[in-house]
Amino acid sequence: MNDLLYLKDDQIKDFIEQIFYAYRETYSDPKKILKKHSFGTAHHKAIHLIEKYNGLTISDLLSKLKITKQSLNRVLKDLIKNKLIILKKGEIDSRQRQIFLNEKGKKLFDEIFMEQKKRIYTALKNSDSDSVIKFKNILNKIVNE
Amino acid sequence: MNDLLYLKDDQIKDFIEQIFYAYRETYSDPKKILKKHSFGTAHHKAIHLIEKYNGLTISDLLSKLKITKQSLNRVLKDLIKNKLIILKKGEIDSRQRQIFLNEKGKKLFDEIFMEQKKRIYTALKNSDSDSVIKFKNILNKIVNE
DNA sequence: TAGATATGTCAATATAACTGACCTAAATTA
DNA sequence: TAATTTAGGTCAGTTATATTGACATATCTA
Repeated sequence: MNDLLYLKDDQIKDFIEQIFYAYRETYSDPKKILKKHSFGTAHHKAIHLIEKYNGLTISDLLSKLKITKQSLNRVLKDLIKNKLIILKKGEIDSRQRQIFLNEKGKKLFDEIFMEQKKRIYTALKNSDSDSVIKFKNILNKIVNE
Repeated sequence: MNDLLYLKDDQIKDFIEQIFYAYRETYSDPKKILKKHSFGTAHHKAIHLIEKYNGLTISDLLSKLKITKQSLNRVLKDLIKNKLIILKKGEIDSRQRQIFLNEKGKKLFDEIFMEQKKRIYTALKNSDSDSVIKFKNILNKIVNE
């Protein structure tokens, strides 16, 4: 199993630990901004994905977040109530709802992202593009099994 | 801000999304095993760190987990009740408690880790050592601001 | 000895998830 | 067209993990 000398259990343990810290810190940075609007990380993740995948459906969002529709519903209700997002009937399939950030939502996203991107930007800006590509590739491999 | 062509906002958004997925998937893999013992991810993280930093103190663990002592206490009580860990008075400072996995704890750790390491191992085994080093470096930079 | 530190504990609350049940509207299929 | 499936919404109760605040004890340090 450990024929790859650079892949010992201790190093894998370290990656597991560091992935936890990286996630936690990345999503902690904008918590003050979120709190100011009475939102939490669940709202943040929804806003992030709605911005990134403009017009995605409820089921798209569910499969990205991997939470139940009841959980997502609470979050989306809050965002609708605060006029950050709107739901439109699906153009092809009108059972579906497509989700969009409105202007207020885009502003909040920008505010959150400005804060959150600092950590990633700082970590990457002094790295060569080859490192960034390799980082991205391994991260993708971890996500996709 | 975007003078580095390979560091556009869209790519940073992607990293933010992928770090979330990487964390979630990495810590989801052993959930069945944990559930079998009526534990959750909070217990898992504690076991992981206690194994990795054998003999660490309560305050060491608190600063790694960044939770309150009341939260940690619930977790440690469960682990003690199930005879997975023992606390010993600190050798130098007897106000401190040093935490150790006992044999049962080590067995559970192994079971969890066996499951959790698969994803990381599979992702890294086909990468050259240079990629792994670069991945590690950027991950560390993200964690350490 | 006085104060600071490390840990433990009680109680109440918040956040974000879960399960299970049931509903409507719209699309698909027999 | 009628039956079934799919997409989404909602009610209710529960669980996991965290929080704040208060207070207690033992031990170390000045």
